[in-house]
Amino acid sequence: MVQKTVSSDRGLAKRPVEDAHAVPKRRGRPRAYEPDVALGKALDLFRKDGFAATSLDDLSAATGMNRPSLYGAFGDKRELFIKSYQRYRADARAKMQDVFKVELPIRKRLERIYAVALDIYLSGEEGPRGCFTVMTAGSEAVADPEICAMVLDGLTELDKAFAMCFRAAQESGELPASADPKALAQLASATIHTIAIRARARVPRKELESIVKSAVDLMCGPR
Amino acid sequence: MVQKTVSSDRGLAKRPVEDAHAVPKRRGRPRAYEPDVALGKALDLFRKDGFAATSLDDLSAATGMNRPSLYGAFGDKRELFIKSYQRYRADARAKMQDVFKVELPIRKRLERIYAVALDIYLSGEEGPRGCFTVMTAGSEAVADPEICAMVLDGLTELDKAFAMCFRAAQESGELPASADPKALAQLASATIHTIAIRARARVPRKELESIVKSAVDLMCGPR
DNA sequence: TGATTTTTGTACCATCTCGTAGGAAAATGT
DNA sequence: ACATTTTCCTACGAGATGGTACAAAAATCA
Repeated sequence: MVQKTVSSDRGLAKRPVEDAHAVPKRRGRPRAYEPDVALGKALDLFRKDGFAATSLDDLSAATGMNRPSLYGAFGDKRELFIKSYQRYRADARAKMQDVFKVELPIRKRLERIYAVALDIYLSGEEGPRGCFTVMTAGSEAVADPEICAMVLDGLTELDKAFAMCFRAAQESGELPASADPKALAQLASATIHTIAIRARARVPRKELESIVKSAVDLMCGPR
Repeated sequence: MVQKTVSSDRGLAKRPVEDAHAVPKRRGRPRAYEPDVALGKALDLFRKDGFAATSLDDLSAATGMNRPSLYGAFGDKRELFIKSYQRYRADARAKMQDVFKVELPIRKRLERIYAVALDIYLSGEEGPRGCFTVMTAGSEAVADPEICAMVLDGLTELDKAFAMCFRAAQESGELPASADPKALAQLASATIHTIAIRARARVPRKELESIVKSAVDLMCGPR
């Protein structure tokens, strides 16, 4: 008996809220992996090859977890995919939210947003990974209603975020009252989509940046 | 002996150019399928599920050809995929070229182009099939250089076609001399890409048409 | 110490996957 | 009629795939 014997309040059925960081002190054999980093590795694989072309063996090798552990932790392949996608969305949101929050002139704001997006889409050791939402729309979305709904949600979340930016710019007088924030937002999203796709086709960053520049000019006026 | 006995010039090694329609009069057992329709069926499948999720059994069932025949006619799965993609491009070009050719006011022209595109993307009995170029960019493109090159070619072909339209409109005075045809073309392509993706996520046609309308307004002036 | 709980890891299963071998079938040529 | 050519089609094989059973391992609890 090495560690403390404190009886503790380990209710198991109703922990306060999820003890946050305070080491949970689980009962059985400790996990040999960190679920978060494992999920990250799985996400990397799915982004690189897509759902169908990624095998459980690949996932097992990448995460360092053997098949049954993978199963126990995340459920079957489809569930793991869904969790990976949710993780992707959470990550992207985290990287974007300060940019969307900070008050900046609309032009600067868009430029920063696209810069972050390009970082996300061009990352990847074995080729640019693109936008997971766009990729998933292309493959699993039509056949799987649940995944389809998630993808749709991802698309509209982006639309709304952009619309907010343009509305703010309009209210502050940066954009004319005649501007249509929703239409501009859809165009801003379209620009996101086109650079995501082109990134996968290995169009160099310079060119993508030039596309972004033209688009921003058209949306905010050529200034 | 029913048909003609004409010795003929069936050189086999150097037929004039490919006798065109004149029944070739092959030597062995006749084919039980028409390569063109079989390729069309294969394309349908690939568009629906993507390369990795489409098995040779699926392809065999859809085309009515058994595996070895499929092989003999089109090569292995990857070659069949590539031929399917080329066929897709040829089909799309055929549907588009009259629209791109006919002289029309830029606005009408764009509207027609997008209408055709929507027809292509929304077709499919088991869900909208989207744009094959976009889907392939998302999945196979990064890993396979040859496929990547084809996809890139598909993207730039569209860019160029749009650029031609805008240049023509500029020369005819429909667009101001200050307009940037290349930038507008990239935006027009972006709009194609965004509706292709959204179509896969089952966004209804009405909504896609509204996106197109806003985009056209922004490109040609709100008129 | 021994019971309990949880995770690990090997080994396995049934199925599917791509691809091919090899003979039967159906046409033409002589 | 018989050889030749081309295609069809059954059957198979080697390997991959998703998923699971089960015993050993490693922790806590009493």
